[in-house]
Amino acid sequence: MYENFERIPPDEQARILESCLEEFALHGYEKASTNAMVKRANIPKGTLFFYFGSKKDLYLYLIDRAVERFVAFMSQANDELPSDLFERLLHRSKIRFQFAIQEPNLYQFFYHALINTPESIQSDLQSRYSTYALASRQSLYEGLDRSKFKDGIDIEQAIELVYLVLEGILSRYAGLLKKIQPDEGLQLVEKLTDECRGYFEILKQGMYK
Amino acid sequence: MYENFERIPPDEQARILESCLEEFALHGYEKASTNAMVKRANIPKGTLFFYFGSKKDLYLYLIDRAVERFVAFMSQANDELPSDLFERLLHRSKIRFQFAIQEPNLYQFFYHALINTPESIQSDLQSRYSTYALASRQSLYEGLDRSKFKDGIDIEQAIELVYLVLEGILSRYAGLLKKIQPDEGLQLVEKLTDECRGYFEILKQGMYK
DNA sequence: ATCTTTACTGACCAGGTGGTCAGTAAAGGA
DNA sequence: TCCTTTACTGACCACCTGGTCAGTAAAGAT
Repeated sequence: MYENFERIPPDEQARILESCLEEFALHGYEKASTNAMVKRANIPKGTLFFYFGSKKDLYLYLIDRAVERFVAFMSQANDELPSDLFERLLHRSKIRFQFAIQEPNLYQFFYHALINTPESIQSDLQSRYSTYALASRQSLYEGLDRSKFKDGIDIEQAIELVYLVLEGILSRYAGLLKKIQPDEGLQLVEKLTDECRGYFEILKQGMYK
Repeated sequence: MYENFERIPPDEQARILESCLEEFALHGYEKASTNAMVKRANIPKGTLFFYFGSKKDLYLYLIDRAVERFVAFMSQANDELPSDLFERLLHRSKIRFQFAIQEPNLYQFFYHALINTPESIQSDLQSRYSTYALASRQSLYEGLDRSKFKDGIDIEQAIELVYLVLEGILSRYAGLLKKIQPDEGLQLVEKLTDECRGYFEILKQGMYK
């Protein structure tokens, strides 16, 4: 499928992929222009389609590469697995925040992929994400200290609630992440983590004995 | 600005507005096609621009009309204002769910307006929403029973947390709302409300004495 | 030196976009 | 009856889209 592309020098590959990623990250799948991509990458129009066949296949290729990089980055989170649910989620969220700040293009790319994507490629995305999403969930439950929870609490529901809050925070800061200066990055990670901690403190009191 | 349009018979106005609203609701601002609108409404292309001037001005006109209808619908929520934060939010959310189900086009239209809108009209939207959003917030604080909260709790932060959860639930069901059958509507309202109640129960225990 | 294969190119295509404006037809005035 | 004004129309415009494919130039084979 992509053998024409994979035959060219790796640094050339990287340059082209970066250009396309930027364009997709900036505008989402549909509004991203292949014309703009070839201009960014400084390659002829025909070459892009010679390498990737179609806009859709280019996009899916980028998704695969991006998921690889995201998974690799997030694997840090598995080095240290606190047994407390909130510690665990806080640890993981912090790494996710770092990813969003260190790799804004990649993060924006994912963000658009999840919310601004046409139905025609939703199913392709699903199959690409689902394995990772499942693994992520499972690693959350593994070795979790369930003894701290109140007796009446449905732990799955509780975790769902925490996820809801986390997603909300991230989407609330999505706009800000775009315009962040590199030197403000660490500060923002701390700010986000603190905000989570604040909310978690309330949630903890609702869920723990 | 819109005097050409407002001179024509009201039922004709309504038909045209409905057609345009549908198209915007289905595809969002940018992907919505003025060609599709005139086809839907069965009017000539020139007429649409004779009435509204440009796609953007048509959109802003629709926004204004839609906000009117939304505010009118939500005003029900002010008839009964429980002093308990969670009762109040639950009551309001239920009405909002009803709105989303009874007026799916309008709801989708808003949904797209808030997340899928180009920067070039973000500021126009801001000015249109902000007054309403502020009023909505204020009515939430008015006459609220603050005595139930734990002493250490920052009430603003607590409310922020509840909003985060509410938004999350609504966005999680946004996809489902599109495909709902009219006779399943009430059922879904109950389901959503129950889900909120479940989460609220946990939050309550975290926030209340 | 000639032929063949491969990698690549960019002018071109059909189809879509928001928007325009000379022209028309009907209503109102003199 | 003629003239003006008003409301409206649709063919047309420039521009943009993803995608194609005949042609080219260089490398390799004989």
